Amino acid sequence: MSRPPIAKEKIIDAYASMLCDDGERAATIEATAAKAGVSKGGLLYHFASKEALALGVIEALHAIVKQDLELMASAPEGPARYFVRTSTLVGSELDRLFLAVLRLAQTGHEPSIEALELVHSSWLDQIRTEVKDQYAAQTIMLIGEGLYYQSSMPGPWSRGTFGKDLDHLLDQVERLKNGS
Amino acid sequence: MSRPPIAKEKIIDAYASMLCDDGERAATIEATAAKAGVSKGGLLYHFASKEALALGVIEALHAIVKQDLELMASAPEGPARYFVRTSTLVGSELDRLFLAVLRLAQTGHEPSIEALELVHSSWLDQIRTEVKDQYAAQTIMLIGEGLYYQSSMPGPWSRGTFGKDLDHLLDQVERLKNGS
DNA sequence: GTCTATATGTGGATAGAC
DNA sequence: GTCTATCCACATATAGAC
Repeated sequence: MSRPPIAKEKIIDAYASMLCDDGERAATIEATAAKAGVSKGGLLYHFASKEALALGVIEALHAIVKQDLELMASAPEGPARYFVRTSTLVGSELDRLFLAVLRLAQTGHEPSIEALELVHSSWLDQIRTEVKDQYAAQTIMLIGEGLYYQSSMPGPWSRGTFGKDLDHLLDQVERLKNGS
Repeated sequence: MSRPPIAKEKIIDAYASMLCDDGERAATIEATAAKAGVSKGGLLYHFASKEALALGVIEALHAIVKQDLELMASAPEGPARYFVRTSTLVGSELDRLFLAVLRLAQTGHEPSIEALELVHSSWLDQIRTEVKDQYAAQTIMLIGEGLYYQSSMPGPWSRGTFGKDLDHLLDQVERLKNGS
């Protein structure tokens, strides 16, 4: 577990990337295998079916979210600012895995839906340790999720819109935190 | 144009619904035809290809957004509140068409990406007529888009999370509008 | 562990009857 | 305008060689 085969990781990564960039339909076993540099049969040795592949991505998401929650809890700037700031970090491994599972969830894939609900709750719980007003906390979550929505889009207004405006956005968050 | 064939509307509606609920892969011509109550050949008479079907959904989105912008401009509560409030109206025709085009955009479909950029700009422009601080305006857009993100998810925390908390959310928006 | 070959199903699109 | 029948391409998954 601590040293998983390299091939498995490369396959997960390729599948997640294709889900994000091209959608669920384009993320076929064949295309994933090609991107990971293995054959179809080679992929199916590690993941016996497409469903197994999806579950592999979910597992990888949970692992990295667990790390992120620890960083979030101990962030000097506080969980809320940490959450919003890191929501703009498109292209990170967490970002890619999250969006990949989101794509699966959007097809009605139950395990993915449950995974995202769990992740959402975990983040909200962390924010509420800092932001006592539950409505302010929910609004901050919405801002972060709005950023994810934008990062899930190709095109100019998704990647980097908030690059240099991030400070201003964080000011808005500060106002929500401190306000009544 | 003012009286389009009933079949065409039913087909557009069926395709949009399937895109939202089941994703782009499940929204096949065959499944769309079945849901619309016509045969595959019957559908292909009205829309010669899947691409034509996608363009039909985009056209329908632009038509309904145009209506919405007029309502938004003349809303007594102001564009910002109107935008956030109506972002929670999952299941409306605008909502379904918007999410349908979003699904297409997420596959890299260029016409859909361009359509969403146009819609996004239109809404932001409206909000900025009321909210002069551009960062507050952007933050309000993020909240609305966070709501869309949530509404794009199946499961309990998407549909109706903000049903009775909407007033509190609108209070947060009010603070963003007036503050700074 | 990784490959090729193949069986089976399904999607997109055309042709042509009604 | 709507249908059925059909062709072709491709996706999933299995079998079995190396």
